[in-house]
Amino acid sequence: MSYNTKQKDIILNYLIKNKDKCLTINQIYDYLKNDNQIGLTTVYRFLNKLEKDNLIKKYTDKKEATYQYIDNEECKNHIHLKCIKCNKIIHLDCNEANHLSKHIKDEHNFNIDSTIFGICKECNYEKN
Amino acid sequence: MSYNTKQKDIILNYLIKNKDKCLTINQIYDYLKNDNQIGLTTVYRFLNKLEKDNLIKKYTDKKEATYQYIDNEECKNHIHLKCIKCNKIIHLDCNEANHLSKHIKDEHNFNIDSTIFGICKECNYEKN
DNA sequence: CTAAGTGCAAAATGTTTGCATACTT
DNA sequence: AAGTATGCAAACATTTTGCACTTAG
Repeated sequence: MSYNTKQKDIILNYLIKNKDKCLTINQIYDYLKNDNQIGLTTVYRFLNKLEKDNLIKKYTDKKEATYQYIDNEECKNHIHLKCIKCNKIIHLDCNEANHLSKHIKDEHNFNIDSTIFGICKECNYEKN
Repeated sequence: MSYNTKQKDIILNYLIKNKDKCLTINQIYDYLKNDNQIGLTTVYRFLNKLEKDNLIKKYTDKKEATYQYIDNEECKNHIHLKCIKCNKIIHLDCNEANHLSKHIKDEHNFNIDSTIFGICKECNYEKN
């Protein structure tokens, strides 16, 4: 049904190592192509598969999509903040935020996504 | 500095008339091209300008961007929910949500965007 | 008359697909 | 050996740009 290949191992390991970041296809490709034989198509195809399998989350808030490894056990009980400038991911262990998700679901019948977008502290100071 | 043209009037009026929706470029273009002489490039260019002027909000959560007229007076004090399936916009006059924005800003140093993404009631029932 | 706007065609960008080859099992 | 994965080149989709022409002020 699915074979293990060198390319897949390399890609997944790189994503896991950078699970606190949000990487573009080209960041992944550029990093990996030097030492290994990896084609851009393979990166696209495998990342799409990982997303279907729910191992990574794909963000399309930029022209270039970004990808992040998600540890489903760790992440299922909190929301994330994603900075639209630097692509940083903040795992927000915050009762008020979790409460809001539930409130919006229960009272407003809307299932909010586990990631909320905005601008982080550092990027806000830079103002550019 | 800026001229008024028939095309601009048509586009802005159409956006205002549909301010509770979120429209793609092609929805706007398809609707307008029949009765009027409007090119796709003009729609792109004018919408980019309106966004810079802060009269509309551009969403890039889909491959095709969506655009929505924003009444800054009405909307500055509440957050929005955008359904990623049907593109509907919900203006959420909700104290808990407003409180959370402030909390995340004050306690977590993160400025969340005024729109939170998710799946609305109707699309959730459909499950497809 | 001049500056700004328009719209076509072409370019640019990000992503997907067809297909021949190579690799896993 | 059979089925899957790879990677190049080509196709595709969305958005932007160059340029000659038109329009508003």
